[in-house]
Amino acid sequence: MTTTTQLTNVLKTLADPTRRAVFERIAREGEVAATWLVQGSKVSQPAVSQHLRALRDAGLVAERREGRHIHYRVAPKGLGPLIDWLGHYQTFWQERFENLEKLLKGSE
Amino acid sequence: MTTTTQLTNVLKTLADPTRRAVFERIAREGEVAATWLVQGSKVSQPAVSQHLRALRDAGLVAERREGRHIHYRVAPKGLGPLIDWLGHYQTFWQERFENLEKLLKGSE
DNA sequence: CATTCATATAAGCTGTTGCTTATATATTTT
DNA sequence: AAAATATATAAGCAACAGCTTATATGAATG
Repeated sequence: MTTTTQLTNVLKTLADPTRRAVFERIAREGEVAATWLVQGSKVSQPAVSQHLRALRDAGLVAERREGRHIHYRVAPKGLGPLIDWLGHYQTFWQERFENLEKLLKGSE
Repeated sequence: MTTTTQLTNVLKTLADPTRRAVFERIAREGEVAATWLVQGSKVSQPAVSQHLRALRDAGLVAERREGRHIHYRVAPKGLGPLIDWLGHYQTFWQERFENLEKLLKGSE
């Protein structure tokens, strides 16, 4: 089950554009070292580090240490609270949902 | 098309638990007058008013004036930016998505 | 083991957010 | 039009969020 607090956390965490951009890069690139995320970010290394902590605390990313690098990847369950919550509003976005469904079915 | 700003707005707006509770009540009850939302809220009338403004600005609710009451209802397109964005992460929540799909198909 | 590289933490500053009380604006009722 | 009801706005405040610079930790390398 998903708690209100978890949902709030996920929403707050994704609401910041800089942090969301970090998340999106991780999602796109599969597994990324923090250094690489700092490169190509507008903000400083500590800022990125803080965002990564927030993403991890929200359950949105997981980390794997390899030597002195830490690789981040998206945590599959992280978006769960958001998905679940949206489930309650099916009726309101049914049309868009159907588009999404097509996408998922791989009908190009 | 959905802009980053719109998505940020929707996320920020829903991230506050009090405001999200207001949104959820509107969703559940269909069409609600602001007064009614104030009744049964922990916060003051101005606070509710401010939350309603935020929800409207984010495109999440629409209003209809009737006499001196203003009735709020969920705006169908409001969650669009969020749905669209999640579409990019299909692969990460495919399992949950399938549950959702069942729900939508009305298979109880 | 001293240095370099990768990441995290600390401290402080600034802007934003959500709330309050007080007051203003609309609309209806008497 | 005066009073009552419904909502919005203004102003101020306390808490928080995100950034910075400076420094600490942790791991690899010479």
